[in-house]
Amino acid sequence: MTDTRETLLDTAEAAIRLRGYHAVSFRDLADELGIKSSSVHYYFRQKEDLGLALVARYSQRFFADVDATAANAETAVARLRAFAAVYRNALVGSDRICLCGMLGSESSGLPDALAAAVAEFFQANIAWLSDALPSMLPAAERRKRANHMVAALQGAMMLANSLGNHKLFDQAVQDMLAAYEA
Amino acid sequence: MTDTRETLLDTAEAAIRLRGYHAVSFRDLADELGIKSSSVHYYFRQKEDLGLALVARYSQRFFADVDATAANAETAVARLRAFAAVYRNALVGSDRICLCGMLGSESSGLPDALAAAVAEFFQANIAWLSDALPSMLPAAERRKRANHMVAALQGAMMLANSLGNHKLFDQAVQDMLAAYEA
DNA sequence: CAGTATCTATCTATCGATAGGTAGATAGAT
DNA sequence: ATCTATCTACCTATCGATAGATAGATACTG
Repeated sequence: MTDTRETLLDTAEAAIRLRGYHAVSFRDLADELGIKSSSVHYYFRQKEDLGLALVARYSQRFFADVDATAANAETAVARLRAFAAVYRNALVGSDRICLCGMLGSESSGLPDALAAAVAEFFQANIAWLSDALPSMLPAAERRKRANHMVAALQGAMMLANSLGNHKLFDQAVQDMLAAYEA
Repeated sequence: MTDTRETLLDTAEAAIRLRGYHAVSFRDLADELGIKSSSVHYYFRQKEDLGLALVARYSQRFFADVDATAANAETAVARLRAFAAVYRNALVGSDRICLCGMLGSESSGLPDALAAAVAEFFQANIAWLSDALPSMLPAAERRKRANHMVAALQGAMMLANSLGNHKLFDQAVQDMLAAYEA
């Protein structure tokens, strides 16, 4: 027997990454699971709670995935490639943009706590990349480049998705990393 | 007496760029103008019509602005700087991301025609930049770089907005153009 | 073991608010 | 008289959310 709560999170994540937070209702999710919307409220009292749980799980999985993928990476460029690969899987594996990319755009229309959780995800992205960049670079420079990488990845995801062209994302990543290649 | 239709477009654009398409209702707009929601329907039969008018006006203004700003630009880098400046004004002047950046994220949740109009805006962005890039570069290379620039600008907008840090956008633009500086 | 209390997961039924949308009246301008 | 712009009034559908019932599992108690 599958865990209803987890299935609910799966369904909500897929729906929100596709259509956005405000375009997904408790009834949508309930219908897809064959339960009633009140049962969704049993697991998540408010929509905000669902959103927070979603971002928490997404972030946790994301960094677990990143760390696993980058585990054997010994060079800076290998670490960056690993990071980008996780982004790529999110896009290509589901034909959807990043959960936090979607919520980040809608940021100002979300409950404060949810917008803050999304911002934290981005900050953690930036921190990870700052750490992964060649250590000979000054910290400020690494941070700046990390900012740009997150921006480039998120933007490329959105654009590739809107234009229905995943290759655009791959090329953007390739060029982004070209500067670090041996 | 101000044109109600235009004021309606202004209000809708501001609201959608802030909170997203599905988080903005005809009543929101009507209330802000001090009219009834049925009067909004007088100008735009369906919400989709409002969205389409919004993207059309946004796109028109955007390229008029870009062309005006780039009119005296003689070098490639000056043209690129002009293009980026128009993006910057959109962000900094209103504390909001690009209309099409928002709608592009929500793309799959929008009426098909609206999603298509947004994609067209991006294609036009890419075409403009392809043209503006140094003519010595092969067309395919120019196109690829144009893709990345649009992605980088959109991503930087979203990230800067989510993190409440406009400087992030400015630095991203500066670095993006560094490769072309004299 | 029997009985009872509690917990889990769902349901039915409903709430007030709001969504997008429509019909038809009306007042003022051309 | 017609056109323009607005209104009142309403509709159906859906929103997020709540209350209370219920059936079944689990755990405690004597």
